[in-house]
Amino acid sequence: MPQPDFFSRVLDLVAHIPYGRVTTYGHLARAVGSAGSARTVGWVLSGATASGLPCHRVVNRFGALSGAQHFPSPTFMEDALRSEGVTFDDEGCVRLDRHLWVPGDDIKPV
DNA sequence: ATGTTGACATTGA
DNA sequence: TTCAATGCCAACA
Repeated sequence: MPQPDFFSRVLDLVAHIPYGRVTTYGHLARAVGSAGSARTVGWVLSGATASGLPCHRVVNRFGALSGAQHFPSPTFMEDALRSEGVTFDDEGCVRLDRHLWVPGDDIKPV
């Protein structure tokens, strides 16, 4: 499969999310070349929760753990992120200002 | 084959 | 400014 499917592309990016960092669906969608298909990204993660990927580092645009309810334990996501040093605000949302990671930023710094 | 749903994002009024 | 509607891609019934 020379051309990875949408599924593989998203999984690849999620697997490349640095430790203690998070990203959003919109950025992932844009990174795979399908800007606007953020919904499909979430669908992929739904099948990647048990794929051994750090899918818990993917949050929505507001930094809220939208998919926490889809994990084996609803608190696993928040617990995992806190375990990596990720901080949350009073609303329980990840501080994207401190941990937001953009795909390609690590392989292509400014 | 068609319609609906889904861990979202963006634009228009 | 806030609220509502639409778009996107893929899988499921």
